[in-house]
Amino acid sequence: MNTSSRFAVAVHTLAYLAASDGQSVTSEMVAESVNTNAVVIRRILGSLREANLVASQSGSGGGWTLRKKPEQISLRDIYCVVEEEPLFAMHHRPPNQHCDIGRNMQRVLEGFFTDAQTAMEERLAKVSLAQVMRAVWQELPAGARRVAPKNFNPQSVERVRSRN
Amino acid sequence: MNTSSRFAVAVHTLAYLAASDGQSVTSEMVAESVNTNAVVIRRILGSLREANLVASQSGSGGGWTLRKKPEQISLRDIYCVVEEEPLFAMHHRPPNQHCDIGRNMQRVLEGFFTDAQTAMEERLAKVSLAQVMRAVWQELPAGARRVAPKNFNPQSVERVRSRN
DNA sequence: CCATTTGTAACTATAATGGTTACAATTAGT
DNA sequence: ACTAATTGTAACCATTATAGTTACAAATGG
Repeated sequence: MNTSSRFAVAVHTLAYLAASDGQSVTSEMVAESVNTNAVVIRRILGSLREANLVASQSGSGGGWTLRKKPEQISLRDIYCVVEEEPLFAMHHRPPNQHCDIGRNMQRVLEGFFTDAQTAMEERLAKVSLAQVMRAVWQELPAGARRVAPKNFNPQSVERVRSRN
Repeated sequence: MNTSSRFAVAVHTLAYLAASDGQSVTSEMVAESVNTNAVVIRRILGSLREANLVASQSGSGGGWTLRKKPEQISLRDIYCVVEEEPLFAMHHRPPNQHCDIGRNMQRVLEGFFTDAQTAMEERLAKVSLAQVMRAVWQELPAGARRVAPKNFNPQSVERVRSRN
């Protein structure tokens, strides 16, 4: 259905920022983790900044930081930033207004579609970025497992792996 | 987000069949109500037939009919026929497997994404095509039906009207 | 035999997406 | 003041999904 990966990339990006625990990270560093171009990351971070979820600092030594604690950012917050269109699209052309079905269908569908999207968003609202982080750490092999690390250093990835 | 209108068109199409109450209708008739090309309708009806929701009859006098009662078809059934891809797409390229975040992100996201999609589908499952029909008739002034056959779903329609 | 209709392939136009390059503006360090 | 690093953003391209369109074979009923 949907081919946009922006939601996945946005969560990934914010997880990276959360793992850096206050230290600013560059779009280049995030892009390396996501495996894409830094401009793609900057575009998404730009949207997240408009929503006050992150802050940016231009110039040398600049980068990006979270503006809220991971507990205070829900997947719904993230979703709403990067996916603005409704989940279900209506007919591309307006249906035949001279037909009883055609004339009323979109109004009727809109209600049911909104209900379904709301149910989805309410499920997303129950998951915080902090929960995502816990799940990520839980996926790490026992030797490298860390719960809520104080100083996640992206450059220490190789060090972590060599501990296995 | 999603630009596919297949779900809306599929519901519209089945509503048209339901309104015809057993009399077969042609893809051309549905296309006129939806305001699109008959081939688009045939493609969607073809998928719905694979799911045993409709039956087709080739040749002169042929057309399409419902194979289940509107009470027995849910919006979720319809959705699952025409939208096979998961609601939320993952990264287009695999993330960096040498990064703790990148290595685990997709596995973690998959769980949360599935939960959200399930919540959406469970909401759709609570709505039947019969409910859609009632909502459509409700949008009409009493006695102004143009497409509805003489004997469509008498009980539910009258019940809805008498509630007003 | 003919008109109607499904079934399906092939092609096109449009739009969304993400990847890429380029470059101005900003900032810190020296 | 100069340089390097970084954001911010515009412009362009390639890929993909969608649905609209044409065309035509196969099936069917009268």
